[in-house]
Amino acid sequence: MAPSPRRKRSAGQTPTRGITIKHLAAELGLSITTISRALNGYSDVGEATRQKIVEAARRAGYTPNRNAQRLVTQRSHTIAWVQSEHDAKFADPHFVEVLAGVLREARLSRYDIVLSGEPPEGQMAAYEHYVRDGSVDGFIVDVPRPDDPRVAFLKSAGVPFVVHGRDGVANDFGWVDIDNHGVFYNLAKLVVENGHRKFAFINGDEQYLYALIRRRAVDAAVRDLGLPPDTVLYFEGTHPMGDAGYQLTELALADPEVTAVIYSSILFALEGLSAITQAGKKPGKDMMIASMNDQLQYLNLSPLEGIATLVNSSLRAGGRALVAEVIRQCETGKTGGTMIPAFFDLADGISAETIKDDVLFA
Amino acid sequence: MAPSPRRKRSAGQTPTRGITIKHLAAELGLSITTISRALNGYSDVGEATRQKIVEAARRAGYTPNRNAQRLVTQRSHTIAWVQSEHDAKFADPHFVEVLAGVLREARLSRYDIVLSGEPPEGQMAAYEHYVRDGSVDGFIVDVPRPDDPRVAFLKSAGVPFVVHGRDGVANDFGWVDIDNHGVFYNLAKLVVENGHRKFAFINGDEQYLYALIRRRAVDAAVRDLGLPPDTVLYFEGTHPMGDAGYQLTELALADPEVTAVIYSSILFALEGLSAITQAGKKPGKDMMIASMNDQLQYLNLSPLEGIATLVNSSLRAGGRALVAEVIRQCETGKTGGTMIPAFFDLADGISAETIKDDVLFA
DNA sequence: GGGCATACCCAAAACGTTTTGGAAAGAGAA
DNA sequence: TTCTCTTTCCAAAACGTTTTGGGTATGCCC
Repeated sequence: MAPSPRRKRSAGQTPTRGITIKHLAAELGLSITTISRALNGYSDVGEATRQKIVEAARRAGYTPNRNAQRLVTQRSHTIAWVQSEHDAKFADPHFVEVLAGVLREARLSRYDIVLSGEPPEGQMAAYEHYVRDGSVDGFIVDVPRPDDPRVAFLKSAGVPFVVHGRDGVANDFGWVDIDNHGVFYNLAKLVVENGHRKFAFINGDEQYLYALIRRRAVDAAVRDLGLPPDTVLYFEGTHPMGDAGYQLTELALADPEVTAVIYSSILFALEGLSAITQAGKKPGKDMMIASMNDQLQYLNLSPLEGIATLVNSSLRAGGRALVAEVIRQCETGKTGGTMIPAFFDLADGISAETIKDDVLFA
Repeated sequence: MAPSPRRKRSAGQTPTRGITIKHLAAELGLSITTISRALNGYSDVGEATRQKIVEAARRAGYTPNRNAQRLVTQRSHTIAWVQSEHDAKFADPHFVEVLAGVLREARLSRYDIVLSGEPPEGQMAAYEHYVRDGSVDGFIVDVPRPDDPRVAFLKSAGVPFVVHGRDGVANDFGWVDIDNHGVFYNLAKLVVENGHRKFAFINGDEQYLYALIRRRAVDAAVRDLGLPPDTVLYFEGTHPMGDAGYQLTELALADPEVTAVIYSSILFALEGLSAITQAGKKPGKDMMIASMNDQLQYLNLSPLEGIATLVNSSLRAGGRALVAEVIRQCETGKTGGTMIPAFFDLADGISAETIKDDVLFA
């Protein structure tokens, strides 16, 4: 153990102490109780005094010390979002899109977001620490895996949290999600109903729940339609950036019987488009294309226009719903789920008679 | 004013009070002073008792209440990064790259980052609020404009902050930057020295300082080399995503005398490459290409390999340096600047005799 | 034995709020 | 007058730490 001084190494700079509620009270000849209650909108302070107080506070530029408030109210008005510190994570436009929504909603609700990146082995410790040191009111958990330990821990800790994506079975916690099963079940059905007997499904990383659910949905559709399991060729793209979309499409096209591709991400689809063209096929004619579209900003979708069937859903709206839900838990104690809608946008020449509207648009 | 209740609407959930230093003191029959000092590594507590205390704390899962610490120490160990809430901002891979570095360094230094997005009109208010309510120790300010009001405010407030990018003149505050002037001055010189008499410069948004400096640098180089001002055609791409790189390159190629293009961002360069090819020119042969390369993750640079001169610099390292600097200010009171190195990587056939090594690699 | 370090420990103050449990004054009602 | 409500205010406690300014042994030296 390092030889520790009796007096700790002094910090280099004296924190500038601002104006406190005490100063205000002294200036106005009132008690700090009255100042506090006036500023917090209680009814037991006369209208005239309230005016005076509010005015004086404004003039003095008084802002209640947040740390004192946090200590006494046991509320931080802060929510934590612990990321896995992996290159892939931050470079992923899907993440950034959620982030934009999260920050937007947090600002509107006057909550702070503390964002942190932790390597896999440090993640659980980070959660535990945040829970115990009282610095945050709740958590956002994204892209959960099956039996995610973060969910288990937060549940047992009894602290507010919301998960972006549901667990398959019981969801006795807050969640925000799209109908992954419904969307991909119907996408597969759509492909088959439009005459395709062999198609590829380029999925995301199946160690994550959303991808697993999508795969099961496609499986189920094929089964329900009475087709053999080898109707669909599965591919797994671990990261939407890079050239996975191109490479996997090339692989899929190696099977001459394949006449359609379903993409789990619009980024895959955009790359796949070049692969299809490169292979000498006409996208949308020789090869049906269908893809999830998370409405990522600044993406040029015109190459897919009319020739790909897209399922549009706003990841940004998901981000907003995430913080709305966790705040709701903090303030009302009730936990709930939010379903983000998804809208089918059929390509030219694609028919969808047997798919009901309420499925297409939810 | 809303009719306020005598008693405020009760929050729905009772905060779970954890184990405190008092419990520990009671359990061990020691004073809270001793517990505190033992855990904080002071020398005036006996080794035997320290062992007991540390062990008991571990067993009980005790973590000091962060809010109490913040109140009493007047330090939050938190730094704020206020973003302009603009779609373009979050979708920009450059931002994400810096973010990755920021979060990494924050984790290693055990600081929290609170990230927030504010619309232009709310920005200054956000800074003021954070300064006054004591919830953060310092600030990160990125992509400053000339005479940035955020810098002026933070300077006058006397609070630690670091700017990503320097002001042209006096830099009496913490900063992290690359040698924008040096890099682009030498890039222009390189182009001219390799025989080009007319070239295009596709810059970033010149309302920002970094782009302004780059423009001035190219200007200065051309002037110093005794060439007429119309030697260089200036273009401004306001956002690196989308197709600005393509469009602007097309515009540049409209002038048949142009034989080289300098890009302010690798994203422009990648797009410009297609435009050049599309125009029937051979990139690297008929058209010299030079570009800043911020080493964005998951970008396929192979199309540029050998045919483009790149200036490599790590934005991620910049992010790390940002939080390192602001923490240094918080803890030592000293402010300083950090220069992030940039390395020239010459394309095949490009010579750089007159450009000295110490310029190329700093 | 007295004086003096040194090693170990602690009570109390402080940080800046919110909340609790009233008190004082005035207005009506009896 | 006296009693009971309102209205308006306040003193003090509490939140959970860190820090200040000591105190009490113990050992050593003379």
